[in-house]
Amino acid sequence: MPPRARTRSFARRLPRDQRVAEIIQSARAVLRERGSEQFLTSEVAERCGTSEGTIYKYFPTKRDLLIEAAESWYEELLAEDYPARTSGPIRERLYQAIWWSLSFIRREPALSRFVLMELRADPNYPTMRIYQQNREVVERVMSVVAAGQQSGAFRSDLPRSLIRDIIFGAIEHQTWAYLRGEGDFSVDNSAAAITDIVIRGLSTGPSSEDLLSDTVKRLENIVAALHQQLDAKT
Amino acid sequence: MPPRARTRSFARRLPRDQRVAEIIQSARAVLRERGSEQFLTSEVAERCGTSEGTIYKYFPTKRDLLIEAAESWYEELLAEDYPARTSGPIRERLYQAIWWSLSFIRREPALSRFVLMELRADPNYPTMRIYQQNREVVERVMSVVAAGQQSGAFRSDLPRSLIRDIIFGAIEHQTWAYLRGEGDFSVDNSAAAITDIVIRGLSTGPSSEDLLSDTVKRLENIVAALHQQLDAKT
Amino acid sequence: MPPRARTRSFARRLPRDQRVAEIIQSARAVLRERGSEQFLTSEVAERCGTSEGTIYKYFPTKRDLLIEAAESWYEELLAEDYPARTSGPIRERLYQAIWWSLSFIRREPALSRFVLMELRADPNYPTMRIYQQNREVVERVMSVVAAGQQSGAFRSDLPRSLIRDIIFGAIEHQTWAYLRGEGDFSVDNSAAAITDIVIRGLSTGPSSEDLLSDTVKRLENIVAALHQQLDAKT
Amino acid sequence: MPPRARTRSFARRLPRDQRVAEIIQSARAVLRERGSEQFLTSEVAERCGTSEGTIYKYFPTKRDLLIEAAESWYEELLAEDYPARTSGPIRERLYQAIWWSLSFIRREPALSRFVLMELRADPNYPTMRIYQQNREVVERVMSVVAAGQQSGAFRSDLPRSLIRDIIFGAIEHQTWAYLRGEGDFSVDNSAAAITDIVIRGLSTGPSSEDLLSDTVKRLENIVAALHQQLDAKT
DNA sequence: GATGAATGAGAGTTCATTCAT
DNA sequence: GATGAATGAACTCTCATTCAT
Repeated sequence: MPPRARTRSFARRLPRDQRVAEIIQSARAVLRERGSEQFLTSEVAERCGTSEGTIYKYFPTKRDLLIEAAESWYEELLAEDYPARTSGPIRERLYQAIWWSLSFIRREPALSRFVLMELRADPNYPTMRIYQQNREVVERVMSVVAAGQQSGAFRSDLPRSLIRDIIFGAIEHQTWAYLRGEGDFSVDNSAAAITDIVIRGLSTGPSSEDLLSDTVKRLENIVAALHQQLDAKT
Repeated sequence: MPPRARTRSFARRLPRDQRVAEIIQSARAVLRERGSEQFLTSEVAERCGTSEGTIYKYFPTKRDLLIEAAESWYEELLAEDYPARTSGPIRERLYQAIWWSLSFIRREPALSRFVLMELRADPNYPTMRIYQQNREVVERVMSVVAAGQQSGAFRSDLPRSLIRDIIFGAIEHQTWAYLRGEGDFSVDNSAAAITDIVIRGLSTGPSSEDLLSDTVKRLENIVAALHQQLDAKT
Repeated sequence: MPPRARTRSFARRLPRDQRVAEIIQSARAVLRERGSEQFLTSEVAERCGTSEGTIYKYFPTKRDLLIEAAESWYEELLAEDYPARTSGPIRERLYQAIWWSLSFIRREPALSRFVLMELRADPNYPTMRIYQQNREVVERVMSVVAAGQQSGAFRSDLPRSLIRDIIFGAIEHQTWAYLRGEGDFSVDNSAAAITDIVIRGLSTGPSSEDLLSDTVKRLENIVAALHQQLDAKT
Repeated sequence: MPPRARTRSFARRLPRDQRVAEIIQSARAVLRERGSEQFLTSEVAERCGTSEGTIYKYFPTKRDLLIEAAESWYEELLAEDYPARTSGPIRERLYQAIWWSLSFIRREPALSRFVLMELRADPNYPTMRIYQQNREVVERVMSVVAAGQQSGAFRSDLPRSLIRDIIFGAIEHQTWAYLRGEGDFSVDNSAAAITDIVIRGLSTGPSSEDLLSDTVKRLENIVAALHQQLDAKT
């Protein structure tokens, strides 16, 4: 195992921002492929053709690099077009929001997992930029729920956090299973199914099991009676 | 052949099984408090007043210890009384099953997390004892769902795996949030809410949303007729 | 990995000699199969159904056990019938001795290697019983050489140690190669070839290249002259 | 991420190649003095005033270091002047080659032993650089043997491998004995003796033994004839 | 006589981080 | 600005040996 020869002796001098960007890109790639567990600073350095020293010039800590990589990723995704309707049928709007969240997480599951399972546990998570970014992702779904509740279409007797946990629990659970190789899944179908269950679960009015049609019968009877009365009148 | 005439402290001699049990207990404690990431064999040894050598006498690998700790925990919990009804109102049964799963996970969330997030990703997870144990936990809930589907009370048009992901996604999400210190949660309330949403989401019959619009149509017709009659009167 | 159950709880009580013999047998087996490098006292204990403690009752040290195992093996082999002729053609006798040594080493190469490469390097090797035993093996060959030298059949101008190194060097070299899996070898052929080269190399008289036939020519000439003289006489 | 603000001693900074060279030198020294058995990376580090970490920076494994140490040594020795004649008396050429091999091995017997007894047993020995290097050493002797065989000076009825085993067996046996402290030996004398025996052993023409019996036959015939003449006389 | 639980020194290896150049 | 040599604490795992029972 002859010590590998130096590949480059003279470094490219890059403006700070560009270098930082390159490092972050590489870090993202490494995180994606290895997971945060196997994330090695040495591999990041190798990938972007720099030295570890340079990385530490810009990032005080491996963890900081990891965080910035996650943030930059969020930033990028959040900047993409998101066709958020604020009107239209609530089902449509909810589906759209859930679909977007699902595909968001699925696009970079390793990054997602790092944020959702590790960073979120960090005591100063709430002070991080990514905390706000993540809130925004959640908000895109929860604002629809809130709208539904305000319009009276959704019940208001359940704590928001629980609704959030159900929706995002389903989304993440599905993604982790996919990550583990337990078969692929269709974002479209999953989003549709989750939306469906949530809509039914949240809809106001008596549940179908309580026979909504009863209500209708009663109303019909009343109206029929009304009818007869009117008929009798003439 | 280094060890040659030294002074050694021979602490407590315990029968094998007892020692093994102590080690597993300590391992569980360490896992609970540090998580599998920061799980050190040295700490386990210290806690139960042995040497690391002793631990390695009984467990070929740190990971094996971790796995056995998890398995013994599952075993213990699964052995507890579980009042599984196979009859009675489906809502009641589902609530009970979900409640049990929630409290199961919540009792030792770090262990849970190790099993659900790390072990589950292991290629030979399916060959582990804990795989079967975990299946049993899931089965307690899913058998109720299956019963509901068979009785016609629950819809059968959704893939089981999705239903499972929604239920356990909600359960776990809630637990991780609690783990992160995002406030406590009431197992009773959570279980009730999850049950409620799932029941509504799964119930057969037209969704209440669809029913409502139907109803509205019919009422409109009736009212329209009424209208005409009244018009005719004048 | 459930800690394996105890197989036996109550030990067989054996007379000292029998126990020692059993241990030595097991040690020999382990040495043969694993080599001295991978020789584990635990494996020895397991093989003869005792505990390591018992082994240490009889052998102060792992190395002592190893040595006794080797000695017992030598003893056994040396006790076997060895048809050592002290008369007869020297070539025959040498072949026989070399053949015996070769098959001796080849029968248990791992043990051999331990003795020849490790023990022999030990400072107190000369005080060990096996030293004498090994001398005996070497002697069986070297006594033939000595006899050859005394009878004048072999040259005496080479140091004995060198002759020994040549003969046993060839024997061992061949055996190690075989051990490494570099093909098998025929003890018969090897012994024959080594014998042949050594005989030629050691034979007295002018070497064939130095024209032995010269001598014959001279004798022939002399006899011819004698002949003529006799003829002339008649 | 443990290392955080500590005082560290930064000894000497050396260019990679130089550091590698130093490590290899130290490794060679340790191997020479302790043998591969007692070869400790910690001792290597200490000797060249570095940390073990540095060693592992350049050598992925202790074994790799060992191998490279051996290779560098071989390389060094092979690079030295070797006055290989391709003509001249075969005895001279053989002596020279054997002498060179003997002194080669004797200069660093522990390294030799590592290569010849351990590395050679490694399954991927044939893919190592040192395999080729060692072949070259053997070739220097065996090419002379081959030349002798082609010229008809040496017999061709013995397998090459056997001849090789005899020559190198003798060489190595002698060296190990020396290693064990069984007295020194003169490379010159040993080479001469080995050469002598091998030359005699390999020379073509009837062996002196066979020649002798021939001669005896012829003399017997002559004497018989003489006898008859004498008888006739009387 | 026998057991087997217990030990502990230390081996090899990893990697985030530092800082002289 | 960039490098990459250097570090060392930490970690997992091994196994000959001891000795209470």
